[in-house]
Amino acid sequence: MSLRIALLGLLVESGAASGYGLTKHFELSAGNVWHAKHSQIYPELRKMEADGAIETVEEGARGKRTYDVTEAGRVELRRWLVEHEPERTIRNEASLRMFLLPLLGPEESVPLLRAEAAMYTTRAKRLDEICSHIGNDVSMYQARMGYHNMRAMEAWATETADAIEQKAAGA
Amino acid sequence: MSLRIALLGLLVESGAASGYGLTKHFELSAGNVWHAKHSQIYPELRKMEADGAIETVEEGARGKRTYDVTEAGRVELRRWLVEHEPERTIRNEASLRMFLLPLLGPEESVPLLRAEAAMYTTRAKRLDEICSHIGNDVSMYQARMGYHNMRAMEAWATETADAIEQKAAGA
DNA sequence: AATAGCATGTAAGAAGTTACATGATTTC
DNA sequence: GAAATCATGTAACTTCTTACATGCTATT
Repeated sequence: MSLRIALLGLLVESGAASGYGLTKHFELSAGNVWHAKHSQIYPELRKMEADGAIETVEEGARGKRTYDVTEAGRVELRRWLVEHEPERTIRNEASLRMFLLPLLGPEESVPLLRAEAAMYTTRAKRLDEICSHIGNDVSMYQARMGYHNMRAMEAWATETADAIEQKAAGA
Repeated sequence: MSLRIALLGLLVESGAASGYGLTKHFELSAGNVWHAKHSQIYPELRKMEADGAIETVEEGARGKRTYDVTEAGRVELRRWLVEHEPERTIRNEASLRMFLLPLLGPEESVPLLRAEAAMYTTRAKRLDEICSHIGNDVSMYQARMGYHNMRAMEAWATETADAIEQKAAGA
């Protein structure tokens, strides 16, 4: 369901797009909340077209298909956003790793936490940079979400590395 | 792989535990980074025992089995934490919904964003409360990660609701 | 002429969900 | 004695990943 909703949302936001374009969109902005590869996206789009949530608006060279949301698709998306109680479950391998890192000794965990903090700083800066050049409101809000999340992990990794270091120095 | 690592990590952290106990542990602390249900956990534990990452240390009433990590399991976990480059992909249905919410009109999106912000405030406070009563360092760092993440989403939802409101007032 | 990017697809297998199934123990 | 919690398991299904497969177009 989530993949279907994500695709509907991206199509509403960007207007008509191909499976390839939607795959790219996932890699960039939407990647902070959902993830999908082309091998999952192409069949899903076919299925969505089959039950009327999207339609082919153009067929180009080399089998290229441009899809757009139908009225039924818009209704489905709106209903989901307004009425559906989302699952509060998360799967994030990078965060799982951070979560478990304090199980290692200070000599190993502190440098790894600092490295992660630096990575999150870089990502936050990149997103901030992107935000300042975005014309579109919705895209800006979306990039800001990523920004807040990066800053949160950066702050946590730094705070935790500091705490582990202090503890190790005191012991 | 991630489920296996999560289970190894939780066992190292808490000491020997049953499938039931690990399922509970997922619902509480680990739920901020990974998710698994008992129907996935029980077979996974059997598989991990079969290849020597964990072992049964006690068999109790009604088929209860208590597992603990083996030395091989510890080595596997450490290697993964130190050497494995984690996938930077996220799947979070609640965030996907937030991400798409600005596609709705201000009358619909603003109240929904405010409601989410309030929910994140509640969760952040609960985690903060939990932190102040935790004796164990590792558990505290873990709860703090959840805390930072909740505050980030709270800040984003508030900021976005404000921006949408201002924009609507100006137009 | 080679490389990178555009563009789509499928098959096999792994991971995860839903639903069914069972039964003891503790708390109200 | 009813309800909640402890405790484990499996089967069918859906979702997601990995790997293979193809071929055009633009750039260097």
